[in-house]
Amino acid sequence: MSSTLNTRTEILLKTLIERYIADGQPVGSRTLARQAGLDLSPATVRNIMSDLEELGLVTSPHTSAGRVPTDRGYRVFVDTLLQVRPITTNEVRKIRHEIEADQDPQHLLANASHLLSEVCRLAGLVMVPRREEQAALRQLDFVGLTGRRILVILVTQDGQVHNRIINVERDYSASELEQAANYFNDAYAGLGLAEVRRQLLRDLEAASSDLQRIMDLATRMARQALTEEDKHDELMVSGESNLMDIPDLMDVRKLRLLFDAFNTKRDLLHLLDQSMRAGGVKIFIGAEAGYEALRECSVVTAPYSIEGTVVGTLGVIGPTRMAYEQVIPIVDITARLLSAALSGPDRLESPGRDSH
Amino acid sequence: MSSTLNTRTEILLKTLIERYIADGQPVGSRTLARQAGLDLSPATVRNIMSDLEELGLVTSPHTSAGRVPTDRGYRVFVDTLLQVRPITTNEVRKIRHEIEADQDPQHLLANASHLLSEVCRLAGLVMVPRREEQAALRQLDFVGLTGRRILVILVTQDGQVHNRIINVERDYSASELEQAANYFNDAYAGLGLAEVRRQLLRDLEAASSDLQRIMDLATRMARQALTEEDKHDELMVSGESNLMDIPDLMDVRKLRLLFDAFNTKRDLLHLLDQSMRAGGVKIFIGAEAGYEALRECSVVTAPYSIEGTVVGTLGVIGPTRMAYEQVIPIVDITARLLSAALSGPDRLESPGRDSH
DNA sequence: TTTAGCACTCCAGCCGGTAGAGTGCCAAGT
DNA sequence: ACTTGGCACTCTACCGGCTGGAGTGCTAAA
Repeated sequence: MSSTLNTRTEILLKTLIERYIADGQPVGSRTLARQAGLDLSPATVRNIMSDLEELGLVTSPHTSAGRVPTDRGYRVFVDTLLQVRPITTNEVRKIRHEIEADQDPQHLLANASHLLSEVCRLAGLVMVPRREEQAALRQLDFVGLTGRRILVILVTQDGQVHNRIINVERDYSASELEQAANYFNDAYAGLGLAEVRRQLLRDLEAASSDLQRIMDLATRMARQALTEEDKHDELMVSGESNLMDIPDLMDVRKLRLLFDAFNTKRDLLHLLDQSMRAGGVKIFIGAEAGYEALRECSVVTAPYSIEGTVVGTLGVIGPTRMAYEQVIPIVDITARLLSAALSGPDRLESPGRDSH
Repeated sequence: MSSTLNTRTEILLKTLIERYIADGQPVGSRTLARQAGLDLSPATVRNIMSDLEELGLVTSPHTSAGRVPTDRGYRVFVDTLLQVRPITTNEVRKIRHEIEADQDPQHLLANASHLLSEVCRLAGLVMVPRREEQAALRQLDFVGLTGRRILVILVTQDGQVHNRIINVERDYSASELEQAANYFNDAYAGLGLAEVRRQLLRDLEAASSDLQRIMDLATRMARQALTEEDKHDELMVSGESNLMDIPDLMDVRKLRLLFDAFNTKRDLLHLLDQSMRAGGVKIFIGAEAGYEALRECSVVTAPYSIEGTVVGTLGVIGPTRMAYEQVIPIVDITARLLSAALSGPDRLESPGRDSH
């Protein structure tokens, strides 16, 4: 249906959307005729607009206003018409400066999110890799607290720290806890968390008698710590308040919907999850994805990776009417630099081969 | 100057504010005369309103509207006229259910904040105790990462976990790290962080020769981890989007100011800090505190404590026109229950029989 | 196929009029 | 000395009508 448009029609659609992105007003035939540089009369432009409207790429807010791009119009625009602005080395330097390689991964992600929101003047998103499955266990520690509570500290290979408090039925001495941790680390360090969990179940039964007690302790503790889901904090959002400066979203009800989406996180996570599979920058426009709260909004995302394997995605969310040609390269480069930083300070550009 | 008001005047001021809080409309003399139950004619009420206006306790949006309380009016109201609604045991149960004693402290605080925002339908605030000074060190751990980075895990007596990645000049083996941690824990566990930092400086010079190497390592690592400020995350805010449903704040610019305040956190922290000193519930009304962003807002706070010593404050922020008689007891009880939960599962507090 | 012309539509802003709510003041009543 | 009814006045919010501007759709001519 929307096979290939006439080049002239394409140019008109492109300039219409550029113009609309620039000042947010419906674009009339006269303005468009002048702007496009095609030496056409307004009347001709009107005819073409009529065609575009039939195709569902533009629409008119009311009988006598100019045209405005529809979601599908934006889709064609970003897919085939848009030419991204090359990023200046200056900007790259700024981003790189903010995302230093030698930081706590948690801070690194937070910084990336904040950076995105600042540079794009929109809300920044970072989906944090859920520690499940992929990450390998590096070390486990047990720390006794008061009142039969034990703090379990779990460090994964990439330097992320998770901790959880569990309850036990009796008091344990510090040396017992240390032995348990030692046993556990000897047995399981280096394995993936999923693997650890699987083996735990097996070993719980086939325990050799002398280690029984300690091993039992360790495994039961670790199992408690591992099984409870840690979906918490999977999504970071920064610079939400930037969205309040945007005329398109001035309506409090729209804002409310958006902010609720930030808080519940579910829909956004689902969206970001989709973008993990495909490599490179991905763009979700308006109601395309089917989320009510994201009507009139677009999400630009890119996956990032550790040591070559994709572990999460980042991006920005803003009004459908955003400066894609600037936002897209920024999201792209941020994802690349973040991947580099997460993969260790040495391997800044060259893809490294890992062992572990 | 505003020494003691006539009782009749007090009643009128009280009902005026109650009425205004209830429906947000300026209150006229006729309505007030009927509502107050004093058997006065509107004309008399008008005279008294005139007096109150002179005292700066009420004001009129324009010549022919009813009266509206000023910040000073609210101040008198909450200080001397307000009678708080007693909390039902049902509510207490709900709050207690949400704030279970045996949880990770971090979750506990987050839950409290979320709870406050839900119950009051406003934004919930929790100031997290900065780990500085007060908390005692329980355990320190070093975990080697790739690329000469070391993860320092620091557990304080109350079960909070802090971690930071530091860079070192050479690679360390796992056993070296373990020795260093052991040495460190033997020497310093149980001391307050401030104390630890002080002793570190001394010990760094007077090192005995055989332990020199290891101790040197441990102290240098710990010092790096301890000195960098961890002001991060001192304030948690929940349910911000509740504020978008409030008619008083429907204006996007006001919202923008507020949300910026949430993000920068500085002013709010300063405010909450003030409330740490005084015991019990404290109320900041509108521009009283001098923060531009908080105009038309009130903050209701209460300090919470661990084992009897105050470590932080929590509360809610909302429009000046809020249901104080409900919010105040909720903030109060939440602070108490949180304190109980933080102080360990055993001492669930004997019912406070104090009335203020 | 493009263009000029024309009638038409719709929005945004402005004006004037009106109803409603509430005040301030004054003079009379208790 | 208070309290009250009465009265004139003021301000807002709302409605309807009017107007100018912008832009379209259609038609007929180039």
